[in-house]
Amino acid sequence: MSWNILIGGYIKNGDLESARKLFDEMPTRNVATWNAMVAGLTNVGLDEDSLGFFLAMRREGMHPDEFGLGSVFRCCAGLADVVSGRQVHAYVVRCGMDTDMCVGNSLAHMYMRCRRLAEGEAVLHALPSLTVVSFNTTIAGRTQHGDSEGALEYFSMMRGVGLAADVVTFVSVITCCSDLAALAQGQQVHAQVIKSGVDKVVPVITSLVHMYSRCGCLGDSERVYSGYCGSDLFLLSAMISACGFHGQGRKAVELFKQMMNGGAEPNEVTFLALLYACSHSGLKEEGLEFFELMTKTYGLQPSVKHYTCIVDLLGRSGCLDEAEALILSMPVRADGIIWKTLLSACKTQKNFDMAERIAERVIEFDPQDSAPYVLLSNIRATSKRWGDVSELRKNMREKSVRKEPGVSWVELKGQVHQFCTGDKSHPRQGEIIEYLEEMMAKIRQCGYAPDMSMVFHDMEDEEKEVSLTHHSEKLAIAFAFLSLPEGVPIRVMKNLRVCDDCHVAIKLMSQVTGREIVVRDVSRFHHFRDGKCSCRDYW
DNA sequence: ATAGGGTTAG
Repeated sequence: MSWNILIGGYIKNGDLESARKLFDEMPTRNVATWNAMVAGLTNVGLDEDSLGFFLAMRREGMHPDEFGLGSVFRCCAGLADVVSGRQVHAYVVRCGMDTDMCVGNSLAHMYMRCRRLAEGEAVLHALPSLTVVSFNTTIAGRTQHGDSEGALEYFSMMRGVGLAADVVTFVSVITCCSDLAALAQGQQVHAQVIKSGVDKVVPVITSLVHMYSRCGCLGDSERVYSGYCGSDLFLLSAMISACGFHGQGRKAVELFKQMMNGGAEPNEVTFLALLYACSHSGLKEEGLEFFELMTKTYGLQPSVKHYTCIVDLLGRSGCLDEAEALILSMPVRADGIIWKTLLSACKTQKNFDMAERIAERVIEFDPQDSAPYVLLSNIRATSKRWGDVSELRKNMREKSVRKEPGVSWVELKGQVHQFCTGDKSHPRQGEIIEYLEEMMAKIRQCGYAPDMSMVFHDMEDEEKEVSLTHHSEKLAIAFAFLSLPEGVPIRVMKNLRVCDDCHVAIKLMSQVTGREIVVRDVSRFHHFRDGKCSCRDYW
């Protein structure tokens, strides 16, 4: 019997060979022996081997019990292998173990990981009772499928039935708040975390660092981070990523160096966060050095995501040919995103010929993506090639490619106010437009000229100007100015990238009002203050 | 011996 424990110990220490050897040499293997192998392998992430052992166990006529079943569902979840998962589910039902809490919860988790949310929830509802774990499974499952609002509903349901949140609940709920950039909610949960006495738990701190960063409060991320004295790779990567997200590349580099001096081993994620921070802060040389460090010194294999960071870094620094050569020569397969990154760089660098060429590649990867069309339209409009602009639009119409609508939102007293471009539905619409028109007049005196190339649809210049004024981010900012007390920074979120014209306008708005304006883009934060932006026009 | 959670390009 102690052999089973020995097997578990070997696997835990990464000594798979000894574990296997022992397993093969044992005179008798009972269910617990098999369980130890299956559980041990999935615990160290070797899900395929784990599943293999489970299947071999069945072939030998062993009847897996609830312990082994829990593990095998975890490994199907890891592999996102719903086919095997369903087969084991059928077995579980046959032997009546589907009402076991642990089996049921891991089964539900497996379905959710395989994107079968409804099936997972059905399993949970069939259980004899709902526990914290069941709620946590649903909350995390919903967040991972982009339904953080639904996840938060489950969180309040959970409190409604009198169940107390535990560490896992907190981490999941804080992650929901990051997704929704719901600062007020996040702060409330942080307060509950402190009250429950789990504010020193590392995953909790990690999720808080991430949440504050995504909500635009880098200072709070740093405060939470500095409350922890040890060294943890997840936490450090989260903090580096937070710095990068806010254009604080130097800080990110400092953190990374401290970490290396402390002897910690960075992994792929750490490097991704670091490279991202470098590219978004214009730290070209550093970024390239870190890329080399990653591959040469640490022997890590860069993924297409790492290459995308480097392409971004080179592109933003004006080395477009080098960036293209890298995509063509890298050992991993290029995707549409990496070409799109190069395309954006062509636009920023005003290399219009190259942009036309690269756009074709992007369209090949995803013909329904409107981004390359919109970008080309802006570029052609900049050179006043109106005929080419309308041809492009015709092309889009024929392929029924639709431009994703811009949406911006502001949180006010815990309520979210949302604005679409050209939106006229807000109750304070009249005031908002009036405010914007006055503001536009003021910033014109500081040199603002509307950038008509940012208008996507064909219309008269005067109309174009109005249409620019009604961009969702401008509407949201105007509403915030009208609603927030003097001196409070304005925080706006947007689903797409901030438009070029809005970026110029917001800089000047921060100058003439003396107000700090923070805009969260689809990829980063822009802190506008005194006519400047933290992205240094480098986004 | 068994269940749920943290960082990740555009």
